[in-house]
Amino acid sequence: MQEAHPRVRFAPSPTGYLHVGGARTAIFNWLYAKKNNGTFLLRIEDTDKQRSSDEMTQAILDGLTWLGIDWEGEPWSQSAQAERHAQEARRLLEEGKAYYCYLTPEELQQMRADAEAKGEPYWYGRAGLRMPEEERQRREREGYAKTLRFKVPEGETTVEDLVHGTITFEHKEIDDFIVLRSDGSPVYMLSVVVDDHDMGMTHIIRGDDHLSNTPKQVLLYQALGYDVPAFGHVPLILGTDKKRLSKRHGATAVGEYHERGFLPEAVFNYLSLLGFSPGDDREILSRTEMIEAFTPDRLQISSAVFDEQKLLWLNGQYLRMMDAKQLSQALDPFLTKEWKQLDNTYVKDVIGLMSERITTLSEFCDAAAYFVHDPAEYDEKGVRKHWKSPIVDALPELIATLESIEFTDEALESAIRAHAERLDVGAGKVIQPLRLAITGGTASPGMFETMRVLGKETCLRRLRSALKAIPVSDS
RNA sequence: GCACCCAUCGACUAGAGGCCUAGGUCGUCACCCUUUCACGGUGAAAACACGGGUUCGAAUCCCGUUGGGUGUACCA
Repeated sequence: MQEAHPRVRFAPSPTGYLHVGGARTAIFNWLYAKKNNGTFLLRIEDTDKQRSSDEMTQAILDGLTWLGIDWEGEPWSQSAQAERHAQEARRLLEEGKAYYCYLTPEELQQMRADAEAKGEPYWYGRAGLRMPEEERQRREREGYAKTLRFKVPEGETTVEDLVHGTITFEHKEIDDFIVLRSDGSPVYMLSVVVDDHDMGMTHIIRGDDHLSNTPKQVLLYQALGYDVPAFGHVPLILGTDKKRLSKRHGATAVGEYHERGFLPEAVFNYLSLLGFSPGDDREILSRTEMIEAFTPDRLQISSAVFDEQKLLWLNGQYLRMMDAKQLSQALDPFLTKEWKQLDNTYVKDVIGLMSERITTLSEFCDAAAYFVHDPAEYDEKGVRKHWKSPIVDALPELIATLESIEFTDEALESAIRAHAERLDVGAGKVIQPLRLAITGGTASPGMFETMRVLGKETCLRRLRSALKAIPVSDS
């Protein structure tokens, strides 16, 4: 029954932007829901009021939307459920599954310090219950702050993890943990469990960092009389130094990739394949194909290094798969003011020439700068290599010819090739100086197309000023 | 420290005992295409962490070592 319509969620805490690791977790959950005809929900874990903010919540929502991940209904707010969580905690107390601990933070800290001094591991070990009854009562009378701790039962808990398989934890390794703080607020461990139950979650797919805490949560599910959902723990994303991916590794926020001109499809594709593989040799999969291919048992169990090189490549692939219209639409937000003022057809022509020469949208304006400005300077190495007599000496002659022809690819090509032939040199010998004069550099799209798009007037003007500006050297 | 997780080319991965002379992709290198740059094409170098078992046979199963990760909070 559960299998038919699974309910899954992504539960970020709004203490930062949408991290690529979080995005990937969201993607896996989303894929699982789509694949199995289930429901994907969002929950904002905003119980840490100090570090949470509405801006961050919005940024996370924006990031998900950008990636094309949609969720059902309004995002669930964890903090809004605090009273409900506390209620459930009190139920644990009534049922004898939790107890009040009157130890002060100072006393706890002392225990820690003592343990460390003796070189022993710190262990709370039900200290709150070991306190003599009269002392407990005295502290209660005197209004000592008290926390509610979960009484971890004896035994062991086995988790059937969707990606890791069977894992057993012995309860003697688990300390009695706090479920209600001394101010009465619920602690994360409790909140997740109650929320996931209330939201009807059937599968919890989340980061590996929650694996060790899973038995505590399972114990809570059982103590509260809830059905225990299925768990799947996906490995974390690492930086190039194999350490957990963080800001110092470069861009980690999804929004940064957006700004840097990556396409959402490419990022989605890349992230999906980081820790998952369809099992065949496909590297480029559409959303639909990804949904079709997705199954948690093909999820990787070891962590993966985030490799921007491959993302870059994928982005280039997606860029080249777009037609002119799609590309110019995607490019639009990345165009500078001067580009936006240009004639639409002209910009489209330029995009057509540049599309396979860029890998991110943000590169475009710089890479195509000479389509807007006459070169202000000329590539030094290019000058040394290509600006020589007798080719350059013969340029005025070529200019004269160009003046009389129509700027089509064909006409330009035959004029320039004929000119080269007259000089008895390969066409490249003529084309390189032309490129230098017209673009200022040594790399550009095909020269005939470039000149056609630039137009006769611009080309001739640039040729004439190059002739004046660059001194000719003998070969 | 203790507990848990993990370990195939530099990176992402395929591999569920013989199909492995370990496959694909990114990156790297070479060559081809070519007016340059890119794209594209062809090819090359490049890995089963180590040590023991189990088995006729192990990248695949078991144990240990080493290495990495996570958890162990009145953070989430």
